[in-house]
Amino acid sequence: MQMGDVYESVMELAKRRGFIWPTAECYGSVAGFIDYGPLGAMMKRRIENIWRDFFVIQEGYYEIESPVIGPEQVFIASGHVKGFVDKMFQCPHCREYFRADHAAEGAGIKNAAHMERSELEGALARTPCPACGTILGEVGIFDFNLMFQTGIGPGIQRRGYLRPETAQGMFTNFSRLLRFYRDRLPFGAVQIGKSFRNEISPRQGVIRLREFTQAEAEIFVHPAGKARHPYFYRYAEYRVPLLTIEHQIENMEPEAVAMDEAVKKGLVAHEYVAYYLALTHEILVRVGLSPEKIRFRQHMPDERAHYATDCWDVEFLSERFGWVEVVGIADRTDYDLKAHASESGTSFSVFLPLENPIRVKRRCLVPRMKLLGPLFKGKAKEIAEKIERMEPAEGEITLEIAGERIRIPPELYEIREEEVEVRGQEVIPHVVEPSYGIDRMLYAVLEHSYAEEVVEGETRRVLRLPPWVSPVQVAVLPLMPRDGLDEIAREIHGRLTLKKIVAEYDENGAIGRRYRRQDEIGTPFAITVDYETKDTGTVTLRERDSMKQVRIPLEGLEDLLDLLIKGEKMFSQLRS
RNA sequence: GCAUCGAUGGUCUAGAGGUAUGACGUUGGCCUUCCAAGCCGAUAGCCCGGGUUCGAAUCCCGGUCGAUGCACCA
Repeated sequence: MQMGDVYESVMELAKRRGFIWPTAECYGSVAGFIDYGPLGAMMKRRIENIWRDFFVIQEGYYEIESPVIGPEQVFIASGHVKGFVDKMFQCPHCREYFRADHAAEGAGIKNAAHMERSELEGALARTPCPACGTILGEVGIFDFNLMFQTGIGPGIQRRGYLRPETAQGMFTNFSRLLRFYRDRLPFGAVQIGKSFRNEISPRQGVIRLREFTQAEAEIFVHPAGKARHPYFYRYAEYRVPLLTIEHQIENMEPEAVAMDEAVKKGLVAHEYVAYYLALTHEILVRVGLSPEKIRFRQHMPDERAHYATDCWDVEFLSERFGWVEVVGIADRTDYDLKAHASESGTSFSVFLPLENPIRVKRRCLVPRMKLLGPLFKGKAKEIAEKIERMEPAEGEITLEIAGERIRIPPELYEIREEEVEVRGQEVIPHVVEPSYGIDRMLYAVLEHSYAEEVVEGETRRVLRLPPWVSPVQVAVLPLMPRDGLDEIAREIHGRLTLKKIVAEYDENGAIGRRYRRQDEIGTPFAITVDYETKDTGTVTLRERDSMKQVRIPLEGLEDLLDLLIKGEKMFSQLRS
């Protein structure tokens, strides 16, 4: 097989057999959008559910669901309104579009990235166009924001954006989630849903979409507790191929490292990040990526997003696109919670009680209300509150209330020594975020599981999907569509359906042709009803990958298939 | 968004200023006792819009989508 053509073959198969196809084809499609067909939607749901098995069931991080449209403030706080833009301009001569800061720096203008718009416009006016070489002259710089903007409600509309990541939903719900988890750290919440980025020029088919599905987990941890993950032992010896910053500088191959070693050697920032590296590896292999085509690449310092400290891209190797990011694992620190705290004016911290409350002596100022009251009337209360919050000091105090300077002579307050009990501390948690691109994952699974092989002179195309990922789980085929074989097959099909097994009945065409149809969509097993079935009450069970068959009794067929589909029993263990 | 190239049934493809070839697929029937067999029949197509022309799927222009290069991808 010519490997360069794998993308074409996979996409052709995906379109023809109902996995993925371009959106609104009857109107000519739109770049950056795809539709999932019947098998694709089914497969995508299976992948999402496997992800849930890990994050919701194993980790115990409940799933939430928040709107895809968010009010402007959310994205002002997150930094996306300001930070998710590129300053761009169009050359008036050749009509090419450029990023303003890149063009300016290319022309030798220093510090262009931090210039104001007008300053940058002035600088660009004297430089030649990077494409056509003409001196640019007057160019209008405009902000291109990668977020889709919309209005909420009629009339004077409130501005809204389609979310560029699902993460903000977990952050804005922080205090409700905190209460849900009964005020304890660590806890986490996850979300699977659509996100939107108005890419300037999406290429690469399913790899860069304008609307895509993310599965994100936000795990809130005590800043001092990141070094120890409570269940780290699960993955301590789990080996993951790491491509560290050093590997990249030295141009080395990734290296399989056990997680405890990675933390000990300081390759990975702490146990929390390491834990999710390993967990991610397990998920990716489980959904059907080839282990030898996965690597974990650490972000170079200049590559990190505005919020992250240690950050890893999990990449898969595509025959067409090279190494492609499927998952990002970042320590976002307290960036997001602090940002929302300051934008919203509400608390985004956790009160953590001390096991043994401590008593501390402290001096504080106590306003003498008897004197303050008559003197300041309506302002007295506000003044008193300010005084209480001040560092104790001797002498006259100067305050500012509503722009007015007010002097408070010492006789209006007293300095008191008191012993208070400190019951705990307010902590803003740090956030560890594993973020998965579901669409890319699905494509990676398709590409890695696609195979062509020659069987008796004919090319057999087969998707070697794990049985728990295949959209159709079993094919039920009568050897001949008559002599009662079809009736038995239909009855078996019905029995499987009752067990919630996705089964397809097919009687059309030669048996070999029907096997091939199922191979192409990755159906892992086929039940064939033949003439022996009537005599012995047995059917044949064919495995997709080996094309081997065994005879098995009709009795208990559903349970056996259920085990095979879950991977709890292997086909190779079966005997006729 | 720029440049170059491309777009013909579901898929692959031939051809071409007078509406189209073949194969595969799908499907109805016959046949067929386990891996795309055979026979007969059916099926559906020139990316969209405008122009030139008696007539455009074909020529021209614009758009859309795709490939490649540039640019973009916190």
